[in-house]
Amino acid sequence: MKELTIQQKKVLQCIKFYIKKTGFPPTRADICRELGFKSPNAAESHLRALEKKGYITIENGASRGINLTENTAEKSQTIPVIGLVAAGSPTLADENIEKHIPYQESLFLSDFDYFLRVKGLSMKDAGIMEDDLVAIKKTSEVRNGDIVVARIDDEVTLKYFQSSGNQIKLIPANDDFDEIYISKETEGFFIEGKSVGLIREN
Amino acid sequence: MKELTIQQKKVLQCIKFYIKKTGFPPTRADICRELGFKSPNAAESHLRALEKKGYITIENGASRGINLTENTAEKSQTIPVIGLVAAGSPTLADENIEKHIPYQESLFLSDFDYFLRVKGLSMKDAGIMEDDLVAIKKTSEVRNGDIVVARIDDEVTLKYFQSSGNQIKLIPANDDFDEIYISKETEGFFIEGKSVGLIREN
DNA sequence: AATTTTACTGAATATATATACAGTATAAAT
DNA sequence: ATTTATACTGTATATATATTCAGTAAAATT
Repeated sequence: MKELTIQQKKVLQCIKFYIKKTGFPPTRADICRELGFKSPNAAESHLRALEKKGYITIENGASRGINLTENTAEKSQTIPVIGLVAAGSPTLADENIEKHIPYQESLFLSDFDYFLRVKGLSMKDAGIMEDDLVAIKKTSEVRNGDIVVARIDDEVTLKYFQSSGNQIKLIPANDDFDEIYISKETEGFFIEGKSVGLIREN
Repeated sequence: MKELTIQQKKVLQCIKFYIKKTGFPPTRADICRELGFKSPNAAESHLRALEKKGYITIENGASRGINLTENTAEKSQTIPVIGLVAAGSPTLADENIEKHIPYQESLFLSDFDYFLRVKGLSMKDAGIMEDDLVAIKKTSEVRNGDIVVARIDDEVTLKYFQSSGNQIKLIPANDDFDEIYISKETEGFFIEGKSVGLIREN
C-alpha cells in the first residue's frame, strides 16, 4: 500500500479516533474542527487522497460515508493460550488450549498464532518469567538468537536458538539450566515456532 | 436492561449489520429501505425507543449519529504509551505520549491507565527489560512488593516498593543499581501508580 | 376503562453535509 | 522544465438527513 504523508496520517488517525469516540465517522467539518483546518475542502481533498491510496473508501453522496479499509481498521479477534507442559506439544488442539484472550492485530510488530503459558524460569535472564504469555509465530524459519519453541519428542521448551553447521544449540537464559546440543536430523526434534512478543498479566 | 420488542430487535440488528457492511451507521431512510418501512418516522420512533431503553445513544442533529452502547457492541479502545524519560513525569499530556495502541479491556486482570516504555535495566531480575511496555494503573495505594512508578522531583523510576513506618525503600531488581531510601513527607516525592501487566513487542 | 406503548403512513422543513469551484503556494515527480 | 501531488483558505449550493407535526390502529399496561 502506498505511503501516507504526515498530514494524511493525521487525518486517518483523526478518523479512527472519531469513530472510536462517537461510533460513527466524522464529517468534513468535524475533521476541520479536530485538526484546525478552516476550509472543509482541506478535509475533502485529504479524504480523496486517502481513498486514492486505498486506506479508506468513500460512499459518494452519503453523509459521514467514510469506511476504513480492512488493512486500515484493526480487527479484534481472540487467540488461544496454550499451556507449556513438560510432556505434550503446543498444538492448537482443543485439549491444550487454556483459554482464549482478545487481542488486536497490531498489538505486536509481527503477527502470531498463539500464546504460550511459560512454566519454570529457564529463560529468566531474557525477562521471561513464570506464567508469562509468550506470543508464538508458527514457523521453522528461525535465526540464531531467536527465542524458539523447540520440541524434542514429547518435551517442549522455550530456548535461545543457535545453529552452526549440522548442530543446533538450545541455550537457556538462566545459569541453573544446561544447554542442549542436538543434531538437525535427530528423530522427534522440531522447531515449532518463535517468540515475537510477550504479555504479563499480573 | 429493558427487554426489546421483536421489531426493536430487528431495527437494532439492522443497525449493527449496516455498520458492519458499510462502516458507518444508517440514516432513518436507510433503515426504512432495509426493513420495508414507508415513513422515516417509523425508523425515528424505533430509534428513540432503543435510545430510551439504553441500547443506543443518538447525537441530536448529527447525521447517522447513532452509537451502539457498550453493552450492545463491545468496543475496542486505544491506550497511550508514555516514554519513561529521566526528566519529566509520565503524565497524559500530549507531548509525553509516544503513540496509542489498541487494546481490549480484558487483556490484563486489572484495568490500567497507560503503558510506560521502560528505559534501562534496573528491573531486569523482575523480567522487565529495556523497551518493554509496563501497564500502569494510576493510584497512590500501593503495597509492599508492588512494582511502582515513583517520581522524585523530575525523575521517574520503576522500582519495587517497600515501606516501613515513615520510610520508603525503592528497590531495583538488578544488583548493579542502588536502593533508594526516602521519607514519605519528602518534597517532590510521589507514587504515580503501579504495574499491573507487561507487553513486550519484539 | 383509560392510558401508554408499539407500530406505522404521509407530508413538511430547517439544517447538516458533501461537494464543486476559484484561488494561493510549496514540494515532489516526470 | 513541466506536470502532478500536497496542503490549504474561502464561498457557494444542491441535497442528504434529522426531526417535527398530524394521523390511524392495535397491543400492552395501569
